[in-house]
Amino acid sequence: MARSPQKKTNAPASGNAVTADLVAVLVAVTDGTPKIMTIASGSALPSGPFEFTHRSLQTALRAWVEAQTGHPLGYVEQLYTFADRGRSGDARTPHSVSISYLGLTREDQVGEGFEAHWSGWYDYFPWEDHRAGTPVCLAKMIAPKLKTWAKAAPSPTLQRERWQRCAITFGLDDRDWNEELVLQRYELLYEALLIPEAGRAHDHAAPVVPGKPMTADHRRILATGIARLRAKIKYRPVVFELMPAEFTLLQLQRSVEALAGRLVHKQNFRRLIEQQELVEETGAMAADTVGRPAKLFRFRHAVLAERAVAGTKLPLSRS
Amino acid sequence: MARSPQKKTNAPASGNAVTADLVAVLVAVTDGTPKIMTIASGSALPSGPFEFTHRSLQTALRAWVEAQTGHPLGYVEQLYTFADRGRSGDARTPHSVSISYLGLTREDQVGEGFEAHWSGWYDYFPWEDHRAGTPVCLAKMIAPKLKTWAKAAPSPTLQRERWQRCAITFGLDDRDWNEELVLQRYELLYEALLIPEAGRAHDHAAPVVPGKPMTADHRRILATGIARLRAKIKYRPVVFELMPAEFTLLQLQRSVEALAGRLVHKQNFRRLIEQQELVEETGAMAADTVGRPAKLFRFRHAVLAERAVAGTKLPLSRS
DNA sequence: CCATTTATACTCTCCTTGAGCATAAGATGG
DNA sequence: CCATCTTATGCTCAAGGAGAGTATAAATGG
Repeated sequence: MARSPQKKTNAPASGNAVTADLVAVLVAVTDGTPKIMTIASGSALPSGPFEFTHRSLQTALRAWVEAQTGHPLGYVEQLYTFADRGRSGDARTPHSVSISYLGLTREDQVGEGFEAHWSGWYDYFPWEDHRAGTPVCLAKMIAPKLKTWAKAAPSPTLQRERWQRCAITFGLDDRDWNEELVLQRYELLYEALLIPEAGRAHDHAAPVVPGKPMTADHRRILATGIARLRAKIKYRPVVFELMPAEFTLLQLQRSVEALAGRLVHKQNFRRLIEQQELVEETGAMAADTVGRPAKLFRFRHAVLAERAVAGTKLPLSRS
Repeated sequence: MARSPQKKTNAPASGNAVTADLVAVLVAVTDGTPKIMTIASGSALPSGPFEFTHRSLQTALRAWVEAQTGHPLGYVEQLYTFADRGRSGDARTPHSVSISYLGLTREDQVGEGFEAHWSGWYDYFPWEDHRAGTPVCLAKMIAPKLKTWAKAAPSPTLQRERWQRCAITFGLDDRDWNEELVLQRYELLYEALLIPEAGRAHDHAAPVVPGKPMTADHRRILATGIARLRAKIKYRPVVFELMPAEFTLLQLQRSVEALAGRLVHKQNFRRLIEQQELVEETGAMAADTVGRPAKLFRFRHAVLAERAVAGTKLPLSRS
């Protein structure tokens, strides 16, 4: 059975050579739409080989993205490393480890002459946007198909368990919608064969759910990134990486809502932001607006030094 | 400048071949002491090459650990992927990507005939245990040395910034201790050259802080694991993976305290556990105890199915 | 002037959380 | 049997935070 692990560590077997590449989930928010950088007509996330000319993965990703966009990348965070066998489909291609990263920027910082585009992330996950209430596709298409799938389980117990999982992750049967379960929802749809990426090699010509598919497991990686970001904005002031230098509180709120996929209570949102001293007034007012003009604010970069865990706990609620 | 990324993805360059291995932070808690599995006399974490005979990294790790310990691994979670150049020191060794995992088990499940041991994790991070108040080594050794380091900064502004960072991450100057900043603290000590792993190629024969060092960046990986676990126990019922089938509420509390490195209010702890219906009485009472005998409880595995995010929010306080 | 839209200031209530008090149920030593 | 020690367990209380609503202010286009 087990060999001594340390021996292997000091002298790596030649059999475990792989290729390593980076996959990036680059996020921007423009006019209340969260976007991600894509290539190949929106069917893939930008990715490239990891070059060991860099000191670390983080540096490699930054260098690569900055070369593409011509602008520094604000916030970078490692997401997950995928290494499932047969990722590429062909068993004979060299095995590859994909290290995925989440990066936050702004759309206007894209360089020229690249084939990269910004695509709205809800194009890939239409069921994730609950800002205007529960999306129709969820109630009309997804829920019924999940129900069918649940009923297809071999035993009544399993049927109940399947449906319970569906109801919890998708907020069905009067349960609350939990916006952080992006990955779980994707994986459930995958398991139920309602996603093109899952392959339709099954009899019942699997009817597929709305949402644009992606190459390989890129949509899974995107789901991981969205989930992470939705969790993060609640306890770290990362939203500001996506904002222009000056903004109104409503713009800030709209960005948060765009990411979270749900609306927040306006007054409570302001209270939270202000009492945490995350922003300061610039003195100027927003121009070209409807209604009463709003004060412009800027992010207080100082808070990052002042506090270890500056919370931007969002008051997430319904309507 | 930038080449098209997708081209590379489809035809990986031969230049980015690396070796991939897994590093595991396997945690158990015995008698109020959090332990980690180590090899090489406690100077390294167990690690081994990733074998592509497995479907995924997760499966590979499970198989490998289960072969070692002879018992199933309860909870497994990916931690971080490290790929810094020169990790192994020698620039000519093949570049390696280390994918680290956190796994939870129990000590009594270790198999026989292996060179693995369980070591107390506070042997590596003595300053992280605040259960009996602020550890002496923090006030007596670490704080003064950090102060010296801060003062060594070139400008007064930088000196102040350095010290502010130190004070925040270590809870100095009457700030609160934040038990989750394990990694930040390790990295700060590393930066201040107070850690043997940082190399002492500096003039002022760097006086080193207490705590057992480890090979390569294993102590950094361990710090990552501890930080992640300390964060996780607050919102997910993962502590139970470390408990025997039946336990008293005090035993459960001691385990949580062991991991968090701080004490919790007993009555509030019980209130939280019970109102969340995480446990149920077995009917039996604990035997061989001092004081009034306590009821035995078992974890309600059903909650994992009932709730998506079962919170075990710990009431973490002082004393 | 009015309706409309957005900004901003307060208020109110419920729930959570930190913290303490009080009592119960065992063991042990005199 | 009693005093004391130790742990278990029940209950109360106050402060703060979060969700939600009311009211008023400042702009715009008819």
